[in-house]
Amino acid sequence: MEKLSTSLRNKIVCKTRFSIDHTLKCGQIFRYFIFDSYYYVPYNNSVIVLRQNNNIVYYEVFGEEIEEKELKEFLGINHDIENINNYLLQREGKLREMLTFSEGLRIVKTPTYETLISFLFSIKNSIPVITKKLNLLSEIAGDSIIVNNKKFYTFPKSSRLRSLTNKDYERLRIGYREKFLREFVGLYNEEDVISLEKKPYEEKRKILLSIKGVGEKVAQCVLLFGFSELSAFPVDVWIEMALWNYFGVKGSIKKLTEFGRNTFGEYAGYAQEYMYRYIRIKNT
DNA sequence: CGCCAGGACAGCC
DNA sequence: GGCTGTCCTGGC
Repeated sequence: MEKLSTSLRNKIVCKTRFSIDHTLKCGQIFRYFIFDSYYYVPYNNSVIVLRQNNNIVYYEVFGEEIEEKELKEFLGINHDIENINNYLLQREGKLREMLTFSEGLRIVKTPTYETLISFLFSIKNSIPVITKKLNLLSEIAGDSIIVNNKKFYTFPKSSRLRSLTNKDYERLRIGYREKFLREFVGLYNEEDVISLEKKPYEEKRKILLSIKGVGEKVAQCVLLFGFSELSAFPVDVWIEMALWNYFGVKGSIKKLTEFGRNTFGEYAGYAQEYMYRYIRIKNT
């Protein structure tokens, strides 16, 4: 068992600070599993097994193959983090402590469709509940992949979600979020998303906000994690608290979102995640 | 038992 | 535009 890290077939040598743990545990990703310091992460039609030793990330992909370039994008390893951090510190020195606290955290890039549904589930729910519901949904409608005698499920494709039965929905028990899911699944069209990718931030935001169940916060999450719009700045209750505690700012979610984007600029999303992880851990 | 959680929305002004 | 009550479920 101890030898598995070296038996994981591939490795990435990170040139700058990277932390799988910080990256996965800061609320961007809900579905990951940890056994004996190995991280098992369902991603599209695969399960990625990861283990980190200092700046080396060992990994192996089960199921559909994933190119290293895509894996790096998924985990944010491709981001020029030193440049991003310098940019943020120059804009706002108060970030230094939070930034140091979460060194190695990266913003992930997750499939848009899955990201949107995940954050529909997040509406007024705690992370353990979101995770549980998303895992159940995957068990109901995803494909299984077995790794080391453990069974994992991929996130369901849109066609499978469209054919969910009433009984499936009863099992899910997601309350008023059900109508959001049903409507989104019915309207979803992959080509629309692909054409959206190229459009500017504000256009994407407007379209996301037109989806039922997507308000400012969820839209910012999809922009940040799904579309890699690193200037997006999701404001939840924690960020609201952080902005008040550390910056003395109060206001509506919309105003706070604007404040964050104006204050932290092009990489506001990173400032948000640093703040988020910091205040959550300091307050629990 | 009561309360509220990593929000959105309609209805109101 | 901002403010308020309501919405399902799970967990404490």
